[in-house]
Amino acid sequence: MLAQALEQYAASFTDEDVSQQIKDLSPHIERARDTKFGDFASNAAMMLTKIAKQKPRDIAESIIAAFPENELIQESSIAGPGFINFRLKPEIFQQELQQVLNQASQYGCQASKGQKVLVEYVSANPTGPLHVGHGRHAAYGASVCNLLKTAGYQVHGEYYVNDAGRQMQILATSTWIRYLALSGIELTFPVNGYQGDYIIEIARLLKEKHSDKFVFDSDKIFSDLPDDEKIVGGVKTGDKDKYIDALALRTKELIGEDGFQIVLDAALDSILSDIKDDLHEFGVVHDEWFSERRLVDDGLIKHALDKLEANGTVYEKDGAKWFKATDFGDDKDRVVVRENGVTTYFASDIAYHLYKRERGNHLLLDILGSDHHGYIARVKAGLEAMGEPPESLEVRLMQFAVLYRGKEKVAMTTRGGDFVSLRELRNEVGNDAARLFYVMRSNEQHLDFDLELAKKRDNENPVYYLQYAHARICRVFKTLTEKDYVYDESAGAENLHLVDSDSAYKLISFMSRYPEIIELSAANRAPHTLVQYLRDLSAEFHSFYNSDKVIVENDNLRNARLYLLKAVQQVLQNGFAIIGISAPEQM
RNA sequence: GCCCCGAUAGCUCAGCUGGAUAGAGCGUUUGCCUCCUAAGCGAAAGGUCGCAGGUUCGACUCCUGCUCGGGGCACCA
Repeated sequence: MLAQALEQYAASFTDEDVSQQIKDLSPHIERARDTKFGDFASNAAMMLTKIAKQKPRDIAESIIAAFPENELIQESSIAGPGFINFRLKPEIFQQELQQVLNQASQYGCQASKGQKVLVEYVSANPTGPLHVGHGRHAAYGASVCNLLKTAGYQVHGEYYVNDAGRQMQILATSTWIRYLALSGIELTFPVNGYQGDYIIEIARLLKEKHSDKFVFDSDKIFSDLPDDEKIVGGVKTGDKDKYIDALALRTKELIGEDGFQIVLDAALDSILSDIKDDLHEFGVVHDEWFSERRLVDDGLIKHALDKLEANGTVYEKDGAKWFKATDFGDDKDRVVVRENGVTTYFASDIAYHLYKRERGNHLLLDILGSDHHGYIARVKAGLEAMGEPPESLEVRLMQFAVLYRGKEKVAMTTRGGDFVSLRELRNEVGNDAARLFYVMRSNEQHLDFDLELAKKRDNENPVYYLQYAHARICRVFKTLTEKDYVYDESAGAENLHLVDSDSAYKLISFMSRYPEIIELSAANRAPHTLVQYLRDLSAEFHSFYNSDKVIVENDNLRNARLYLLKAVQQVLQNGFAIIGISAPEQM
């Protein structure tokens, strides 16, 4: 429409060059910033000032004059420096309202984009319970998955389980040491071991099941080991890494590979099932838990390395095999096979990402901690070297969540065992508040999570504002029944033209933006945009609620207003479902 | 040294990929319940958008250089 008007305007110039330039422009039509300007606005006139060498307001007038008659637009006007504002006919909004109720929970869903996206998120090492930092990943990842699904992508959420490698050795060793302590063996716990109480609990179960099967004298255990790290008078001695590795080796010698595996699996199974329960209770459900062991067992690492070698991107140096990452934009080359013949974590990583691609995913979306930013360049380099487009990997980095109790920073280290778990947080503030708090901020923003504040059950907590809007609507319908009225939906639909107050118009207009917000927020992987929208929608509703009484004598007006409330309720529910918070009927 | 993220109201943060008078919550001042839940609504005060240049009809937004904060730069995972 605007394009037609522009063409006519362009034709009014005798100079061919100028009119061609005008035709080439693609001006934006966007939502007006404020409803007092209209519903949509275009900056076309301002873009033309230079080419046409006229004042923007004059250009705007010419464009409007050239505007074709149509059934959508009520009126158009010029404002400010030269914006062309359009006001839609009210029927357009009434139709949108009917869309909401017809499509119900599907309202806002976009047509299939025919794209498969694999979203990997949380993927915390299974060496202990999830803490508040993981909670942010879980809430964000789950919301992004929901957003992408709604926006028409085929989404597969995945948790990568690091169940191979050194951390697992340390976990098994830590468990064994706790088991020994329960068996009356005197010892000091390794500095680099996992010190949390949950390990003691696992050790207790192990002891119940296997009794003294894995008990040995402390002489046998601790003789000839390197010194553990110690700080005496401010001077550090020993090496915690060497010590724990030696201790792990000793553990294997004594209890055997099989025994070691029993201990490891006991710890792993216990921790993993705890993590699964925790996430499940939090409403975060991964479609798949991908075990790192599969990369070895199914030959996926070998497959990836073969591909790299086949493309001539691997060389040997100092007895190790290196990938020429520098040829693909990384700042240094990366070891894939160590001098001792063991493949590196990086090798697993690219093998995993290659496998994700081979499963037919168009886009690999990784949600990682900001401390992982160094991996992006090298994994992309790996993908490219294996013949996959580097843009197929998109990484969203999550800035740290710092926990406060009032003004006091809470220390969080998995090793030390002094941390607040996700489960504790959920118990304190509730799932809804936790889910909302986590995604309220952009992922690129540091999150200060104040427990004291989040615990407060008053209006400082934004979750109540949103839920209250929903509960209020539910209450209206209850009151309606108490007053012996019956809601007539078709009467409501037919009389929507009666809902014409200023606040109703703003509410309806704002509500009709929902599909656009879904699209925008999915494109930016930004659930906080949706949260912001839901908050504003709630505000528009509360404002309407205060100015227009819904349950009135007039049947047609009452039904029409109820119709509007139904629609608002539906949009709130749809939005809440994406964020993962409940829609309570009363508060 | 190099790389990533941030800096916007007293506090915590948005700002829709360059547009109109830079917004919201909390806090402060204040008005509104004989009427569907006051966990609400209305009004007011509060700003050199970290600093300095540049591009543009137009910059919080893009570019360059600084300053300050957070994080990262392994034959660890």
